[in-house]
Amino acid sequence: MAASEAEEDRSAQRVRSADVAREAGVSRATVSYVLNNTPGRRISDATKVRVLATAQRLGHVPHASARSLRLGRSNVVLALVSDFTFGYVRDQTLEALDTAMTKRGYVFLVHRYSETLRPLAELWPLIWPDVVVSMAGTSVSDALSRRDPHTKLVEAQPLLDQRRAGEMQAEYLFGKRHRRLGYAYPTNSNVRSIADERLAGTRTACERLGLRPPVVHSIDRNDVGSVTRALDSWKSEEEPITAICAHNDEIAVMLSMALTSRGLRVGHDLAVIGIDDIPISRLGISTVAIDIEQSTQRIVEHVLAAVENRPAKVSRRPVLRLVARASA
Amino acid sequence: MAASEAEEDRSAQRVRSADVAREAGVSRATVSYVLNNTPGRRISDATKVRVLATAQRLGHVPHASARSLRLGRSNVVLALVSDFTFGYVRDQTLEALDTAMTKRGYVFLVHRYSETLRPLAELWPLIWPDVVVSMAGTSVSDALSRRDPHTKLVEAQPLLDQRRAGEMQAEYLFGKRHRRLGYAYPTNSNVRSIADERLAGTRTACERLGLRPPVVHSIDRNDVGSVTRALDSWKSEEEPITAICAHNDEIAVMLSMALTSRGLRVGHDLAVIGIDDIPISRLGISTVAIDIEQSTQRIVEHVLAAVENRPAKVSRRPVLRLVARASA
DNA sequence: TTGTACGCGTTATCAG
DNA sequence: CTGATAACGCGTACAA
Repeated sequence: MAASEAEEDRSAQRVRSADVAREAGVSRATVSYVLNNTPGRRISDATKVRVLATAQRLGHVPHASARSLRLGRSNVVLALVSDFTFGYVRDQTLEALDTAMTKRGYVFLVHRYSETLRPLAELWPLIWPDVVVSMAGTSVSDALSRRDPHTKLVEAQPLLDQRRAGEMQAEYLFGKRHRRLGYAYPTNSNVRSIADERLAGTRTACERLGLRPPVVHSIDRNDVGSVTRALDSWKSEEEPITAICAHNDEIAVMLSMALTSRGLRVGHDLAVIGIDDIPISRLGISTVAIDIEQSTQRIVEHVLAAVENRPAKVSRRPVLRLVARASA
Repeated sequence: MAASEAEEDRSAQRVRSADVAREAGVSRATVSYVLNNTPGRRISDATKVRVLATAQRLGHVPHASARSLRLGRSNVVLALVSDFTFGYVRDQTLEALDTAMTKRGYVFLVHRYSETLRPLAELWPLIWPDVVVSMAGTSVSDALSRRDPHTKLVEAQPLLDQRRAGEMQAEYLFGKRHRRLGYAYPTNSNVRSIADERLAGTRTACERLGLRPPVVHSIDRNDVGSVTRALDSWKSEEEPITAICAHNDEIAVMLSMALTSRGLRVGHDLAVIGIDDIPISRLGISTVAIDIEQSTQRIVEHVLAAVENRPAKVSRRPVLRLVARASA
């Protein structure tokens, strides 16, 4: 009974490198050398093949914690987000990163980072990631860089010129003879820094074009009432507002739907332009498209560069492109 | 020089429990007992306070890998997703889970699981999670349960009656005098199992109500052409289709926007009903609302039960509710 | 309360 | 040149 139970336990147990070593008739050190292809170590092909085959057969997978304990790093790439509410663009980016890093043997993990919930100082020793990709937009860098010089940090946000996107919106509407603009700003605090950059861009462009600053109203993506109120406010301006720059396509779509439900037509009664070029916007929303291929590739390159301890190749091919549709 | 460098390295170094022990004038064992509040161990209050204060002062955070290596578990709750394209409901669920588990000292991590990219068998020893929450909808359970009896698995999907949601759509439209239904089915393979359940529900209801089966067309969320084509196909049916059950609100919104861009009116020229009650649908899309509070709470309870090794309290309060708006 | 063995993979040092 | 021995990383828990 006891024997059988022990037997069962053993079979359910993980396979250690010692098991492989015993089975292959070599030492644990040799197993390690073979499995890691340790540079500066020459192992005869015969042993190498035998060890690999044995490991394969037994289904040995090195215990990450043990490895991490010894090496001081974890083979983990940690993506920090401030929010699980990913937008289309972020989805694509995460997916591309995940695929790229997984292919190179890293484990890609996403963690919602909130300083109040769990400070970086605590999160750190729990993971010891090799690379951190911050998509939080907050200033993770300060807290991070002095914590562990070994860890690389990649800030995703600055890799895209958010300010320029905001400018392009205003410039386009100006070209369409709009002279008084509204701005739909998101309440979601997790995107504040991106939102502020985009708005700053629009403001800059307005100033340069001799327009008055845009009339800003906040849109809460979880409260359609905020859309209604914003539309009312814009309509009640003395000098008529004829076009809205939306923080992103999602908000632009909300505006469009709200207009429709009032019996108004977007692009006719009020012009709207978004940013991102999410799929649904192709149903008639003008937007500043972000070249997903490019922007994604740019981030992947930065992360790989961090991993490989080399400077990133900076590509400067344009990533933003204006797409005119029926809404403006 | 060398001394100063070493000094710096040491300050950047992590603080080990041994450091705390030395500083507090106790043994490492005692530090461990105090920090973990080990049951069955009585440590004098004086030492307890001293150790805690010292740990606090030095900023000691136990090394997770070492702990995990010793304990065989990792304090990690791993959420498996098949896709970073989270919908509103999943966002909320992840957020609630994250908050709940973090408060209890767990680290909540999200990982995109793809058997082809990295098989479970490999993923496993890399993390050794305490609990796995599968939101992938795939049959993770089989591969998982026999791998490590120690690990708990919670399948999120069965906790919601997807089939019933599909039924409710059809029943509602039937009540609105619609007798021939279309169905907008998502192409995204990552939601297939949910999609199939919802569709099955609609089919069941149609049969029970004496309706012909719904005319199914696929919608690719990344290809608006698929929406156009679906609308054309439904229109070209001999017996006219007057209402569409959409797999979810996102697709319902796409249908609505496509109708608008054709100069048609949703709810007038074609009825549409979705599922989820995402914020934007409140701008006029009828839907089967999912009670986020309830469904989220349900999953959290299951995960906590798994963690605490107790059966989950099953709440049977209804989670689905029909919301009638202008679109149907 | 303390000393110490243990979990498991890595690598410097040593032997053949 | 090939392979083995043993110490190490750090927190935990049993025996003393």
